[in-house]
Formats: sequence, C-alpha cells, structure tokens
Amino acid sequence: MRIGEIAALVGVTSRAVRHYHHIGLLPEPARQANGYRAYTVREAVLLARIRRLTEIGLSLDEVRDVLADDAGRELGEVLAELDADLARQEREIQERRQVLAALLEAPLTSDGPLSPALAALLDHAPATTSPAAAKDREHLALLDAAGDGAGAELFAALRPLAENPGVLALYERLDALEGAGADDPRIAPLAAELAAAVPDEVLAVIPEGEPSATGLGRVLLDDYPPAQRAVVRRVMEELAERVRRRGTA
Amino acid sequence: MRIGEIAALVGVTSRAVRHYHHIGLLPEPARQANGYRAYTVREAVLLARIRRLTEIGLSLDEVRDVLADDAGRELGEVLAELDADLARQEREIQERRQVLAALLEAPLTSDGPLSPALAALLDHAPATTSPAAAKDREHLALLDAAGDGAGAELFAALRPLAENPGVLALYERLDALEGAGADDPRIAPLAAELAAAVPDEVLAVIPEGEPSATGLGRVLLDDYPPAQRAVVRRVMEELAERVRRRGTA
DNA sequence: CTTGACCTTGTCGCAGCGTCAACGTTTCTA
DNA sequence: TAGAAACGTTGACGCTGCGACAAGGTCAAG
Repeated sequence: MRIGEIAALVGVTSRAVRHYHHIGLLPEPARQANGYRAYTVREAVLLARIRRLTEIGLSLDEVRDVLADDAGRELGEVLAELDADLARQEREIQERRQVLAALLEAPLTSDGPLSPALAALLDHAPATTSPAAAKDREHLALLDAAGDGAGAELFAALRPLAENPGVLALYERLDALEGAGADDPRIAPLAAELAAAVPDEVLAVIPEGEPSATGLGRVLLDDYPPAQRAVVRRVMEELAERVRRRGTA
Repeated sequence: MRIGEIAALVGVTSRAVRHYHHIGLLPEPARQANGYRAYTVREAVLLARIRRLTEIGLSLDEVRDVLADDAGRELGEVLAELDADLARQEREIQERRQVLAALLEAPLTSDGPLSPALAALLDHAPATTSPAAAKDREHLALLDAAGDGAGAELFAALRPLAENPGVLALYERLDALEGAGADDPRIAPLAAELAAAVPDEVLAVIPEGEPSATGLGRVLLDDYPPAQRAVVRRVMEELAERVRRRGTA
C-alpha cells in the first residue's frame, strides 16, 4: 500500500500519516525503489488504533503513552482522566453560556459587558452627553475590571448619587472647566457642592491613605485637565476630611 | 503607569499586554525617557474592555471587530454566534463523554477501543493464544476502522463461527503452517474445513470480485507467510464458489 | 508526449500567549 | 554605596495537529 491508500483505508489524510511518522508515533515502513513508503497490515492496524484513540479525544502524546504501555491498564487511567477533563470543560462552557445569557438579556452598553453591580448603577443614572460623566463611567468601568472586588460595594453606595438629578448640572459645570486654569475661581464652589452630593455610604468604601499614593488614584487624577483635576482632588480631600470627622465623632 | 502596573490592575500578564500591542489590538502608549511604556487611563480602560471580552470567550480577532465597530450592535451578533458555538461544543463533549462511558463500561481490550459490533463478536470468541487467531483479530480491527460501514454486518455474520469451539483446532493447524512451504500437503484439507466452517450468512457480505483486486484484500493476504497465505486464498476462492453456486441455485 | 494524479522533503501558518535569552533600569537592602 | 532583586526592553522559539504551499520526482492513461 502507498500512503494515500492506507490513509484512505483508515480514514485520515496522508499528511496526518506523515505527521505521525515525523513525531515517531507510527514507525516508518520500508521504502519502494522509487522512494515511496510501502505500507503493510502492520502499519494499517497501528494507524487504525491511533485513529480510534485520537477520535475519542486523546492527544497524540497520550496515544503514544497508551500504545507504548503493553498493559491495557494505562488506557483506563487515561480515559478516566480524559472524562474528568471533559466534565470540567462541560461545566466551564455551561458557566460561560450562563454569563452570555445574562449579557444578552441586559441592554448592551457601548463600553462592553460590565459586572451586574455596575450595570445596575449605570442603568439608574440619567442619560447625558456630558464628557465628564462619560469619563466617570470609564473610570468606574476600570475599577470594575480591576478585580479587587471592592467595586461592587462602591457601586451600590453610589446609587443615590446616580439617582440624584442635581448631578447633571454639576457635571455640566465640570465640563465648563475643561480648558480652564488651575486657579479658576469656579473650582472651589464646585468641589464643595460635589463633595456635599456624595452620600455617606460611599465614605465607608473609600480606600484609606492618600489617593495619589496608590498608582491607580494618581493615574485617574492625571486623566483630567488641570482645572478639573483640581476639582477632583479637592473633592477627594473633602471626603477624606469627612471620613476623619466621622471617625472622631 | 508601567506595564506591570497596568497588567496587575486589569488582571492580565505583562506578556499579554505586549502581545496586544504586537497585534495592534491595544495602541502603544508614549514612552518614558528610559524606554519604558507609560500607560494612562485611556489604555487601562481599553485593556479592561479587552479582558472582559476575552474572558467571555471572544477571540482576539473578534475583540478587535467589536472594538472597531463603533455601534454596539456588532457585539450582539458576535455574542449570539459565540453562544451557538459553545452550544455546539457542549453537545460534542456530551457525545464524546457518552462514547467514553460506553468504553469504560466494556472490558478494555489490548487492541484499544473497538466498535460495539466487533467488541460483541470478540467477546463471544473463546480465549486463545493462537498467533493466527491474533492476526485474525487484527485484520478484523482494521476492517472495523476502515469505516466503510460494511464491518458491522460482517461481524454479526461471523458470530456463529466465533462460538464454534471447533475453530480453535483449525487455528492451531493454521499456526502449524507458519514456516511451511506453499506446496505443503496440509494446505488443501485445512482450507476445505475452514471454508466449510464459515456460516452462510457471511457470504452475503463478502465483497464481490477478486479479493486481490481491491488493495485491502491483497495487502491482507500479503500479511501471511506462504503456506498460510495459500490456505487463506483457497478459503476465499471456495467462498466465492459458494457465492456463485448460491447465486445460480 | 502530455496530462493528471500520485509521491517526496521542507517550510510556514494557526491562537494566545509562556518562557527563555541577553541586556538595561530602578529600587530595596546590607 | 555597592550589590542584589525586581522591574523594563526586544527577539525568538515552543506548544497542538495538522493544512497548505513550494518545487520537484514517478507513474498510468489518453
């Protein structure tokens, strides 16, 4: 038999047969005078075994192990292991499909899929085209993905703020500061009003220490132009002050 | 932020981030004077989106499509497609696990897993250490894997032969011919008795034409030493004769 | 004699990074 | 203050199981 014949007989491609030769899974048969491989029943039987095993789902390495092991016992182990592996994969797929179903249920935001906690928060926030609000949402999405797990509590605590219709005006005032200087007189009053709007529940989940100490806080601040950055910094200072007062009270 | 920081923040490895740069999925940020990449919130938000999407199971190419598409509609399509794909994978895994369960149920032969039809046949054959019988089993396993589908009927038809205790003696006489010449006097009577032992049901599933015409028949014959080959050829001729007689009768 | 269907070896490609290698930078520690 | 540990840089190979191509040689049929 030539390679195409044995391949067709067993139901694999010639390329696969050569591949099995290459990795030493199937011994190379003798050659004809023209250089063609001359296959016998020996190789055909071996190749058929290989195909049956790979069809079940064994890797070529596992097939090699099973074939090398003279005892048929190894096969049982490998199959049991394989079944366990498949069971795990099945669970993973089911979990992912559940996540997918939940995502397809909810309205798709342009920021991609979000955690349920953040999705609930944004769902209750009023629609707006404010760039500052958009930036806020980006920052929240980043916290969401940061995976430190503290996100969910923060999002729940921010719920009253999101439902407060007054924040829209504050966002607009923040937008107005986009090109302003760090010494703009509108900074102080806006920061005061913003800090006042933050509900007490949020204080509990604010990380301690200077925000600029952690890399994330510094980077988030750096994301704003000067005047807006000054506002955000003042708000954070104000909140820190409230935390201290609450601690001593 | 440096690469390690943004990677830890979002929950991927630095290597993955560099990989995303390499394939153009995440834009390269500006560099610091020392050559280090200097990340901002912009990249962090993007990277977080990428991670969420890949976590769901999107390929990097799909992630690129979703991110490139300004409309959030594309995402829905991709997710639906992904869910269909996962459903298909789930079905495949379940099917494979069923096959596995059936295999683990049956006793494991040293020839590896076999089709139910052949397994049933071998299960009813008496235990023997005859080399000729072993060769027969190999040939049957090869037919089993040949996938032409004609195997199952043949195996069913061979059932009476397997259960016939007389075949053991015939196998032993065949074994005795291993080193004999093609003109050995024991060939003719053994062939006659073997052919007589083959049940009529087998005749219906024997492929027509000369066995040496098909590649498989020739190769199977070549697998035997001369005297045994002569026996097998005579048996096949005898069976072909019976087919003809049955056809005209 | 040509055409087409085989065969040969060798190489690249695939997905998504992990893992060296070989080297420069920053930062902590003794 | 020096040295080590822990970062960063680019570049390249490895993994799985072959598919696909290149650039031929071989063989049977028209």
